[in-house]
Amino acid sequence: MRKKKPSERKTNKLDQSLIVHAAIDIIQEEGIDKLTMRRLAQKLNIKGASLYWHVQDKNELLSLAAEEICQRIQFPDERLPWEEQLLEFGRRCRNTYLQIRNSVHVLVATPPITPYRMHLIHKINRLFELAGFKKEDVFSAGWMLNNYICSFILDEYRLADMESDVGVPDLEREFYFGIDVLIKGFRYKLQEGRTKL
Amino acid sequence: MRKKKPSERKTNKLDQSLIVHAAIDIIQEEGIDKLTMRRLAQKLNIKGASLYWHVQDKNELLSLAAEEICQRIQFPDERLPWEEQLLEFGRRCRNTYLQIRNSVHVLVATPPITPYRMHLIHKINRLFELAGFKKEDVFSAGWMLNNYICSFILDEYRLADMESDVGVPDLEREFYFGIDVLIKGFRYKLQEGRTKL
DNA sequence: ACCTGAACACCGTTCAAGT
DNA sequence: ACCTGAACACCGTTCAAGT
Repeated sequence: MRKKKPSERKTNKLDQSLIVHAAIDIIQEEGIDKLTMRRLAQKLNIKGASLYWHVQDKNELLSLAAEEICQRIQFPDERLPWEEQLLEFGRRCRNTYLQIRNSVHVLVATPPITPYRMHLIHKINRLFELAGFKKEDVFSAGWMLNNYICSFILDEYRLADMESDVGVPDLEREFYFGIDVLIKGFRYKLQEGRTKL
Repeated sequence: MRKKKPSERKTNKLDQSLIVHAAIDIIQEEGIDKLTMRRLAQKLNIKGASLYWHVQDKNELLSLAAEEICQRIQFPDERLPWEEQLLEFGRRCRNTYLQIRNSVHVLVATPPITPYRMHLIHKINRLFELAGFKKEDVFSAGWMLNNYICSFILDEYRLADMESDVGVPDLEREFYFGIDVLIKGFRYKLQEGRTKL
């Protein structure tokens, strides 16, 4: 995307937002493999090559989509105890990731360097800092949490497809089991750090 | 792959193993994106189309590679306490995943339905059963462990690339921090289950 | 039994040319 | 300012044809 003069920016923003939403729709309904520049253009009644006026390349498109998806995740009330914030954050992530089917595929395919995604990371880090984690562990803990949530939901997409097998577990229960394992593990680490002092 | 008479099997097995090893070499040295049927054929001094005599399609090739990779992971001594088995298992996974660079990309791209991979899953499940986990939690715990290890190593590949930033953390330490969080979280769940009885 | 050339139906991306 | 047709350099895969 070339830079725009302020006067152009509004319509352009609308165009980009339109494109991004169309892309998310395709991902949601047909899966990420089906999101091709030509298919997306078709949905917008233009030709594939035209997209490159609005967007630098497919990577930028995916990054915009990822940012859009994350913006639906509100960070919980920071006055709650950190355990409850974590639980609530997990719940909210899962909600939007399930609401926008296959959205996690977009997140793992793009680097978390867009504004709102970085904001969420910052909030999580602050949560662990305030909880009392050592500097080095703050990063690890946030990383673990994000990886747990994303990889769980990715598997949840797959398992939800094949409901044929009776052996499909209660995925909601499984999810919170894992969140709780993390919380209890983190709490242990916190106490371990304290008793050392 | 069509079925082979026993007399043919030996040479064929060798061919397939040759192909799979060449594929792993490409993944290791050039990344999984560079593994194309044509590039692989080139490395074997044949043409792309020829590969389809030895292998059904690219998916089968990746599954064979995944199985090959997993066979390098030995399950630890089962007489150790379950915490130590888990720690050792994590260490061994990380070793082979780092030794064969980008191997985790192969694992996450293929379903874990080949013999040795299922064997490893079975071993992990048995570990959690013997440790005293409830039936439903055995599955969740093994799942968490695998997802943690894989997503960590995937990020480790990326971070190890950009050593430019001084901010790259001590990845070995980070890894065992996470394993320990899981172990301590699991232990809590175990006690929780016991006190309820 | 094993390999090949040529083709098919796709990709992402570029770019001169249109309006 | 925005869109297009045509092309480029790729994919995975198939298949008749060679040896």
